[in-house]
Order: sequence, then structure tokens, then C-alpha cells
Amino acid sequence: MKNKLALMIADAVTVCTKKGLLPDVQLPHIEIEVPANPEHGDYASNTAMILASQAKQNPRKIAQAIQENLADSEGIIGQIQIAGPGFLNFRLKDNVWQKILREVLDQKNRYGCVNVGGEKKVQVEFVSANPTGPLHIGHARGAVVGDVLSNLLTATGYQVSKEYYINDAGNQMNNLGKSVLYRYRELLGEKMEFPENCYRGDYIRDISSDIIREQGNRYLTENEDETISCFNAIAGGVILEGIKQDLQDFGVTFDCYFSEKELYRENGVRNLLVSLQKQGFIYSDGETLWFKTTNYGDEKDRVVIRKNGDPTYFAADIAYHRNKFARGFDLLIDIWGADHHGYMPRLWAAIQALGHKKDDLKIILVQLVNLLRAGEPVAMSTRSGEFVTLREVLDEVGRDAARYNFLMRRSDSHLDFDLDVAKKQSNENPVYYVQYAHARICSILRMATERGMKLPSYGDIDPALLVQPDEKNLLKMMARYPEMLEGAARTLEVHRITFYLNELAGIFHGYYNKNKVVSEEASLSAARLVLVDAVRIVLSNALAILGVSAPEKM
RNA sequence: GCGCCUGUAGCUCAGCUGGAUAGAGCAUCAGACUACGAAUCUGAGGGCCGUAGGUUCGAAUCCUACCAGGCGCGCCA
Repeated sequence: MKNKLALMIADAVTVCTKKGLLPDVQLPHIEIEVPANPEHGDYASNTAMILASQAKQNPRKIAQAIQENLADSEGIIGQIQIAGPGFLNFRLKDNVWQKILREVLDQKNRYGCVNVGGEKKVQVEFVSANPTGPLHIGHARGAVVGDVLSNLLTATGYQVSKEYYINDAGNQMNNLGKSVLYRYRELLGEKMEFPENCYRGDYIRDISSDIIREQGNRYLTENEDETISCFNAIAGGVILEGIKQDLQDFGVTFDCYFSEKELYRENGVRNLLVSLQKQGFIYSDGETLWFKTTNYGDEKDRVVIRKNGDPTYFAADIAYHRNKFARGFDLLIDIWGADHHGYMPRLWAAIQALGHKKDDLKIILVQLVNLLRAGEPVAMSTRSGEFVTLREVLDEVGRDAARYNFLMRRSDSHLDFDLDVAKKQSNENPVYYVQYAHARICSILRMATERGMKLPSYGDIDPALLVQPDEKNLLKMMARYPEMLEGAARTLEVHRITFYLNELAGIFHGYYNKNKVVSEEASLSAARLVLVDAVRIVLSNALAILGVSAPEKM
């Protein structure tokens, strides 16, 4: 709808310039918005005001010229008003909104899908936690944001691939092996100091005792380095399996798990650095190799090969992102914890050196989660191993409530997650508000069929009977669903979907309390059944993108 | 010290890339079930949009400077 109006305005401006009513102006981006105040119509545009400065004319006069030259070939506009400093306010004909019902009912679970992505190939990389311990609550937010963003982009015409990058080649993994070895020895009766930078969580002890059960104490006498690297592999595998299981129970799946080790095969990382050095992006100071990230606005250059000869994490990441582009993705999206924001400039520098545009890599920062219980902060410390895991949150509040809560804020704002509120089945918990609307409609439809009514289709009803203000609002709200998805996809802001859902559910609940859907009047009942059925479809579609269930009963 | 993010109702947050009288939810107060599901609804109160300048027809939104909070500033990942 927005797009139709924008096109009509753009055409009208062109006609105006041809007729000489306007000087030869640059056509601006046509902004169509839904006015906050319903008295200002269904849609409004500020085009005349934007043009005013360029054309050096009174904006109201320009608005009038646009209005007079607007060709409404489909006959959807009921009324145009010029208001305020030069707004064009559009009121559409009632039957335009009523036709939305047919679209929703025809398209069913496809309603809302738009093709703004043009089938571009996009990769979303998220979670990517080291397999050194179970996922905790902080990872959970990134997991949901990435998963839902992927669903959203799929619905808006992108080919999406979801990827998890496994950092399994660095020091952290070595520390994991050491940690397992420490617990292994301890369980076999040795007394020793707890090694530096190692993991204390109980899951380490579990892995050690599994090794003892299966292989006994033979590693006590083996070469320590070999044992560590062996324990490394065992523990990494076990932990990664646990992570995958937790994610799956959280409703998050990946198309690809990419191992950092891949990048080092056949000297891949070093060969890439050599070629970048030849191109002048990398220089040596005699001991170390530096990447000239300052060429692209970073604060200082970054080391890629250390004094000891080992490549840095950054070096591997350059190779990783080159690998991603080489796989044919048009757009890369990385989802990171906000504490990594300082890393962004160097990665953007790297992809530009590789010949890509900065915009080809979008980075979404997800802020940290403050975990609360009844309003009080829950103490968490990774070092001591005392953190609340994703698994515990899932067990305590359930998948739907957990996911929905993570989606109620913009990603870059801090999120308070209160375990007690999230598991309450009350009005403090917005997920039930939306699910309840869906269940309520299902209940109405059930009741109608139980009374022997046949659920009508669009052709059976007279949509002009839907004249209540709330009925019109429901229709308009449903018409805006594709526009909302488009905006969310354009800005990569998944929280817009939850806000939309709350509003749609709210209008429905109000409508339900004022009006009886099934009444004595057969034709009115039929029209209303079709209306609420359409609302059910839209609720269900939006919840599906969020990966939250749409229950028929609660 | 430098950089990034955030300051909007008592609390938690939206505000659609600059629009018209700044909005929700929670909490508070007052109401609505012999009604298709009260996990719901109706109404009320509540604001110097951190502060001060600037840009223009118009600013919560953009620019500058301060103030407050968070996070970074490794040859860790």
C-alpha cells in the first residue's frame, strides 16, 4: 500500500515538472508514513515539504499541484487533504481495506512475505561461542536474534544461510584440555595447583570422569602435551554436542558449523597474508606482521603475525570472511556481543582490502543481558563457573517465554531478564497476551463449528458489514503487516515484530470485549468469523517468524 | 586520556532514518464475568525526551560542547 502511494506521488511530481508547475527538481525518496493521529488519514506524505526548499515554492502550493496531478488508476483513494505546513493526507476507500481479508485468506501462511531481498544470498553468523563450556544466558539473546533475523530475511525474499563459527584453533582450546587433565588427575587422587586460565565448571569434572570410566588411568603416564591435545578434542566434541542440543531445544538450528581449523588447512591463512602483503596491505617491522587497518579508519594498525610466529585471531578472521565471500554470499551479517564493538573497524578494513564494500558486512551488536530474579540481580561469574546456562533458563521459563523476552528490546539496548516474571503466567508477561489472542480466536472458530456453522470463505461474506472502528483498525493493522516486515528487514530490527504483535493482539482483545463475533445475525457473524480468522493467520505468521508457538488452547 | 553505545512517565521500554497534540506495558487508583476463554477489557492520573547551544518551515530524532551510566582501548578470543 505504501509502495503504491509512493509510486503515484512520484508520477505526479514528474507530471508537474513536465507541465512546468514545478522546476526541474531531483525526485526525492518518497516517504509515506502512518500518522500518529488517525484524524490525519490512513497514510501521510511529506513530499511537498521536502520539495519546497529545492523548488523554492510554498509547500502547500506544491502539495496542491501534486494532488491535482495524481492519477489514481486503481481507484483506492477516498480522499486527499492538504494539511498543516504541506502534508498530503490520504484516506483510502473502505473496500481497499476490506480486500485485505481476501489476500490474507488466499495467501494464508505466505501472507506478509514480500520480495525486497531479490533472492540475494545472505549469510547470518551468530552464537559462535567457543566450545569450552555450555551456552549461558548471554549467548541465548544472540541466538534468538540471529535465528529470528534469519526467518525474517527468508520471509522477505533473501536466501539465508545460518552459520556457527567454531573457534577451535586457539589457546582457549588448549586451556580446555588442561582443565580436563587437571580434574582427571584430581579424580585419580593427585593433589595439585589449579592451573591458570582454566575452566572450573562442573561439566569439566563430568568429562574427566567419563574418560576415567571409559579409558581408566592410562593418561597419567602419557606425554602431557599429547594428552592435553587429546583431551582437547574429546572435551570440545562433547561440549559442542551439548551446545547443539541446547540450541535445538531452544528452537535454533544452523545450516553450517564452520571450524576455524579449516582455515589453516594447506597453509590457507599464511598464504592469504602473503598475498595481502604483496598488495601492500600488510607490512613487517622485523619481528611481527601488521595489517594497515588505519587506511580504513581504524585507530591503529593491528598485528596479524605475532613475535612468536603465531597468527592472531584477527588473521584467521580475515581468512574466514574471505572464505564466506568466496562461497558466493552477497551480504554477510555477523552478530556479536556488544563488548566486541572495538573489533568492528579492523574487520571492515579487512574486507575492504579484500575488495568488498564496507556495507557488504553488517554487524549487529547485541547488548548484555542482566539476569534478575524477582527484581534482584543474579550474580554470575564465568571464571568460577557460576553462570546461569541457557539450559537452566529453558527448563525454568520455557522456550516461548524465553524467546519472546529476548525480542522485546532493540538489540543494542541492555535487557533486563527477570526469571520470575518470565515464568509467570500473568499479565506481566507479554508473550501470553499475544498467544492468548490466538487461542481465543481458535476457540471462537471451534465453538462456531461445534454449533454446526460452516466456516465461511471470503466469497461468502459481505465485507461491507465490517464497519466498527475496531474492525477497520484490525483490517488496517493487517494491511500494515507486510510493510512492517519490510521495514524490519531493511533495518535488521527484529524487535519491531513483537511490538507489532502486541498492538494487533491489543486491538483484537478490545474488539472481542465489545463485540460478539457469533451472533443471531447470520451474515454479520459470517463476516466477523472471516475477519477473526484472518487475524489468527497474521498472528500465527508473525509468531512463526519469532519461533514462538501459536497455541490453539492454553 | 581516547573511542563506541545508552540517557524518553515511578519502573521497563517503543518512537517507522526530520513531521502534526511524544506513545505502550508494568505499577497506582476507579470500574466490567448468569457473555464466543477475565492469561481479557474500559477509564484516570503521571513528561523541561540528561543539560546548554546550533542547523530549518519543523528536532526525542541531525551537529557541537558538557553531565551521568555501560563497554572497549592485547602480539587474548
